[in-house]
Amino acid sequence: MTADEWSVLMRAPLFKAMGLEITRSLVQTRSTRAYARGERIFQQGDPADALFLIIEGCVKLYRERESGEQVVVAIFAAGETFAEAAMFLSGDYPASAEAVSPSRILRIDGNALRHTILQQPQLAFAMLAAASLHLKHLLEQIEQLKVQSAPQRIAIFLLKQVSVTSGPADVALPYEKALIANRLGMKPESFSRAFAKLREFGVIVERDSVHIRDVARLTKFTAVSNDT
Amino acid sequence: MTADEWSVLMRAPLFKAMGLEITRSLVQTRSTRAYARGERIFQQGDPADALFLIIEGCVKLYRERESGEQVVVAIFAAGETFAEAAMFLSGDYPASAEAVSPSRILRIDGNALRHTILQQPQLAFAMLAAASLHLKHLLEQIEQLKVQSAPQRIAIFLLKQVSVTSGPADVALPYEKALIANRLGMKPESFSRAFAKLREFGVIVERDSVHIRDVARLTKFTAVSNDT
DNA sequence: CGATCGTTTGATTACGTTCAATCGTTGTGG
DNA sequence: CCACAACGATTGAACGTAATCAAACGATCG
Repeated sequence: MTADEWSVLMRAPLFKAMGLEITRSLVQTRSTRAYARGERIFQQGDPADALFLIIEGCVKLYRERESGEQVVVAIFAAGETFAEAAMFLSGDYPASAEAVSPSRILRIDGNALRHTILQQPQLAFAMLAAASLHLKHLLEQIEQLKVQSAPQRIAIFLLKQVSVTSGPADVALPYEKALIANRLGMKPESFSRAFAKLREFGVIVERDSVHIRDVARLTKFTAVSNDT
Repeated sequence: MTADEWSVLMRAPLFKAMGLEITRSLVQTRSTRAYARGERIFQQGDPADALFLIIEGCVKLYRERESGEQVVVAIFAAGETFAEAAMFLSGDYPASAEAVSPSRILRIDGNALRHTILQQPQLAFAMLAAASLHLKHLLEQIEQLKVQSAPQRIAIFLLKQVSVTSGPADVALPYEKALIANRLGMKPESFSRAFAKLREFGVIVERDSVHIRDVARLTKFTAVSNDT
């Protein structure tokens, strides 16, 4: 692993909580692997025996239906860990993971991790915090699916990519629109139309870059029940 | 606590994993409390300092919107624990909890629990397993909201209450239909209509008891994309 | 007995899907 | 180098599902 990779690694909350020494003991030379765009990392139903950290690139987590349809549940970016908790249950991944862009991904072996937790129990707190954060995000997603319209969900997605709280902002869409659409629970056609509706709220789309005229105005739109 | 209460307690996976001794150390005489129907257990945004086990009754977990609207995210029954993971994150409950029926609920103090985990690290595995199970359920719920129709979601809900895999079955609806509707992400009116549509698949509703003519047939209905 | 609450039913509207065609960009092979 | 496929994105028209507004129904409780 390069120094750059290590710096990404140690910025992740889970490994920061572990400390440098423990992290080093869990990370072997052959721990990181490159994945091509579209390559699968694990499949729903596989025995869950590891957790992952994205060094570079991004990963979609999705459920596979019998029909072959994919339902995207989360999209993770560089610096984020995923699949932390699955290994502690029955032992099967409840979803599949696939690289959305060319990625470098670190794999932490489950057995080694469990062993380390027994020796360093405070590590369990970091694991539980990570799981708790994912729970919170899923709660938010469920809330959005249940009560927010398609344009509102898009607005929320955009605002999450923005750091400022008011005034203008520019956002670069991080991946294909069809993927974002799936993640937000709508068809690509609906996504396109819903996005167009945001024009009246000062959102200008051009290619994969989005300009928001006033972040505060868009934020306000996400809160109203009657979107007009 | 009565012997009955102890037996419920020790059947819960989390406490079974703890063992009798540790459980006893965490459970004080004044640990259980009765809640009236509609009484709140904790509120979204409150400092998360405890986890709960339902000895008797049931509890809804919901997000509160600024508008005052409630979005039900999960409903727990007797024997189940909830809010295990929240205390390990920032420290605020990401949702509110309220007793749906008169309930007896056991409260486990967060600080005591954290202390115990440090002494008995294998307890962390049980906590992580509990969190993992909730994660899985939320994933399933998201999938359902995204790709299943209202009648299908109702069918799935009914089938979860049933033990047999084929043939006829009877289900007693465990709480108000409006609550189930909210949990499934629809309005009470839509719930009523969607339920009526299930008649053609051998589902007969009468008051709060439901008769399923053939469980296998209804299961098949939940899998199809074109519901006819 | 009348009030209230939960549920159902009816009519209408709004939203997102579906199917289909088009457009623009990218990339490839002749 | 250009032509043409291939893909992602957009647009259009028709459809279906669930939401909304409103009323009626039935059971329960005071």
